[in-house]
Amino acid sequence: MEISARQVQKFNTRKKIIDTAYRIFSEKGFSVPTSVIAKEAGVSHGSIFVHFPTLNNLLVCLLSDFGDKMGRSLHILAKKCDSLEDLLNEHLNVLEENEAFYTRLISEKNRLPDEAKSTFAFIQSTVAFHFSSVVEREIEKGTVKKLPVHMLFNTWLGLVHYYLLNREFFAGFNGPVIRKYRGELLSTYLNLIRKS
Amino acid sequence: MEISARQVQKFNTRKKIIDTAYRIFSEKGFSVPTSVIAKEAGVSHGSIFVHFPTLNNLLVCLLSDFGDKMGRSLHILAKKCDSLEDLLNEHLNVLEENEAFYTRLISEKNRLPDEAKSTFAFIQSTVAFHFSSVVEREIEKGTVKKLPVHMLFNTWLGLVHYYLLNREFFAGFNGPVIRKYRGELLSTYLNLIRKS
Amino acid sequence: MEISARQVQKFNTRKKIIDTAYRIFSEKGFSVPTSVIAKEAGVSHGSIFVHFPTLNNLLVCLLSDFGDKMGRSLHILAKKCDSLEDLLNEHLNVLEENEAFYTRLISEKNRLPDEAKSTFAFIQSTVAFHFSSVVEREIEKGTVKKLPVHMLFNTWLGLVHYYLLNREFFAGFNGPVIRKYRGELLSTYLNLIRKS
Amino acid sequence: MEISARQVQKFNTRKKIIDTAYRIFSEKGFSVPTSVIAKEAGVSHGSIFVHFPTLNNLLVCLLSDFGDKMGRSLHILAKKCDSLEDLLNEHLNVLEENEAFYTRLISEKNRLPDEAKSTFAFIQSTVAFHFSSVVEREIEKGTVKKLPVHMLFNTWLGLVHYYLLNREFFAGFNGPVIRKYRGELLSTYLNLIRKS
DNA sequence: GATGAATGAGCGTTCATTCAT
DNA sequence: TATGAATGAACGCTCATTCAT
Repeated sequence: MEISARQVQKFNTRKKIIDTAYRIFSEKGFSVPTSVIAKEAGVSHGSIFVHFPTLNNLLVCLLSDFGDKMGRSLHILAKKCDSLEDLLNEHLNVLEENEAFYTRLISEKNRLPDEAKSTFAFIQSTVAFHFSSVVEREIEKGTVKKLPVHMLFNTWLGLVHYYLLNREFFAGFNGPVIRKYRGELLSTYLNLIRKS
Repeated sequence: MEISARQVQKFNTRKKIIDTAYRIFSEKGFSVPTSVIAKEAGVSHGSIFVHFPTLNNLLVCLLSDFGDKMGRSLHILAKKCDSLEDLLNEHLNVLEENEAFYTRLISEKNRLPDEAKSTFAFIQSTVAFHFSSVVEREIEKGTVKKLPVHMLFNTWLGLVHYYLLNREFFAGFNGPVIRKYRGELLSTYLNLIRKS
Repeated sequence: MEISARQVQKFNTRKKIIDTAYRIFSEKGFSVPTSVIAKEAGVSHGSIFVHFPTLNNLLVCLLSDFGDKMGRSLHILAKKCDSLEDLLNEHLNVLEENEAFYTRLISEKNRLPDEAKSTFAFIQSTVAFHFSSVVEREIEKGTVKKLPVHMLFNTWLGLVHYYLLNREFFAGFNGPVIRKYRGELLSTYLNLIRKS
Repeated sequence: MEISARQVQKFNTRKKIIDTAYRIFSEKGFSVPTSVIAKEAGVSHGSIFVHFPTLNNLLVCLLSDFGDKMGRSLHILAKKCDSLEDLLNEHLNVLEENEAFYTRLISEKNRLPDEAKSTFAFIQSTVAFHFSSVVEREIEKGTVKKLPVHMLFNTWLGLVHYYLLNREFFAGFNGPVIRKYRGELLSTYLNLIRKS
């Protein structure tokens, strides 16, 4: 069908834009001009606005896609995790795979459209959900200190985000942070929350 | 003296610009146009560039001032602190007093001139210095878990920054985060690092 | 083809800008603001920067075009010239056709980007080349005084430029200088360089 | 008298401004900001506008002073000149002493206020006057070709100006042109105008 | 649907000029 | 008279967005 062919083309163009934007934003942050995205994607500048009425809309879609992707990764990986250590390790795996973009997201969140925050919230709540169920079990078992679960979660996320946001302190300008500090992050955190 | 009167006037204008920039940047972030700063400060647009040759220079001066102010506060308050709890409380006091601007700083740090990063580093190293000396003592006394001091510090700062950077989750768009969560932050952190 | 239509339109806009810039710069010199060029050309201010990334680039393109045009004219006309008188006459023809812009070029050369100077040098060397070959022949024939060829050339160019640069002494503010003084310039110069 | 003291001060300030402007404009051309002139002169920016209501007025006064100075030099030197060669040599002496500023004047004349042109005209007419009386004598004596005197003059001035205006071709960016090419200029010109 | 030239509001910065001291 | 901080119009340039093709 002709219609289908068109739709395929449309889908491809849209995908090229999203993928390129993801890559460029990961590398240079969210203030890269749309014209640069278009050029890198190999599509016309106008095409961006055919698919996304405004730049904000592109961002929202991009973030939504990213949230879905992260969500899927987190759900899949979560199944395999029995212990908290496994879960945190898997969480770091997912972050490591998406480190550049995720770091931009938490770094420039305030400059992004409000809808971006729901993406962020969605990702965190997904993590939080799995985190909670595992941690609560461990608290019951007595292996983890009896503290409010959300505080344990915030501490973990705060620690990890601190490393991501200050990569230049830890890993040079563009180096991978998670890979380098995974062990230190995990052991410190586990040590802290465990009864000793 | 005439000279003095002029100097006072000049100083006042400079102060108006710095104070206004501090306020506006606190409220809206560092990408507010210079023309808005000027209008809010009640001076002409050109006046800004009489006092600060470039926007970058204004930012650097502003951040340097801010760093000095924070540094002074931290030094003064640190003297009074014997216990870690006191120290963290005082740290939160200083952050609370400067919450809006400090939050912008840690949030938009990567978009600021490189000199800004040294301001940030200076503030953190000041805190870290006092933190270390107190924590090491507590570790020796056996009241705090024996973990690398820098990791204990990063955990604390990560936790606090997490709350500041995600204020909208915790305290509505512009609400004060530190005041509201001071107790929870402190008790959680102290609980974690103490042997139980 | 669609592509062709677009390219024609683009070319036309570029041409409008170049032509208008050529005219305005001829009339008022090279420090006319880009906004004036745009308004006179009937395009938006931003359009100028779609076609020329910087003002300097516009100038360089304009001068390069002008140099090409002058170069072509000079080459074509030079072929027809056997005698020095013919050659100088043709040189004046070319200058007369481009008098206003050429005068601005020699007048404001030092304020233009360095690339502009190469345009100027290119034009002069083209003239010098033809001049030399003809003059050397005449020197051999004994009809022209035996003086260094480059000095004969500099004298000619100096004389012509003097009239162009001081048009207000000779021809009112915007009058054509070459047309009015062609005979006088030629006869004086030829008289000087010929043995008598 | 107090009034006298004030007048002396006033005169001194004015002189400092004129002298500095002369020096700076010689070095960098006429588009140097007034604030730079003031700083270099060691006076306040406002002082310039106490003595010269507008920048244009400063330029006019400066050029007028320069014209007077050149005029005096030319008159004094002219007295000593019997032969044309002497006269041209003295003309070059005067130009050499004022080469930098004179070159700026003939180079940027069109960007200067209209009154500047009268300065230029005055200087040239002074030279022309002495030139004419000497040349006419030589024509009568039969040592110089019988051509319109003003054309002989324009040829001379054209040649000299050509060298001054294209110094980068002849003498590197800031080198003295007259000193280097005096002999060549003189011998070429004299050779041309003399019967052979 | 895709194109990319055109748009124009807005940016940081400059600088001759003013004026209270 | 001298000062120099303050002014604001103007500049070159950017970039999200529009629209004729």
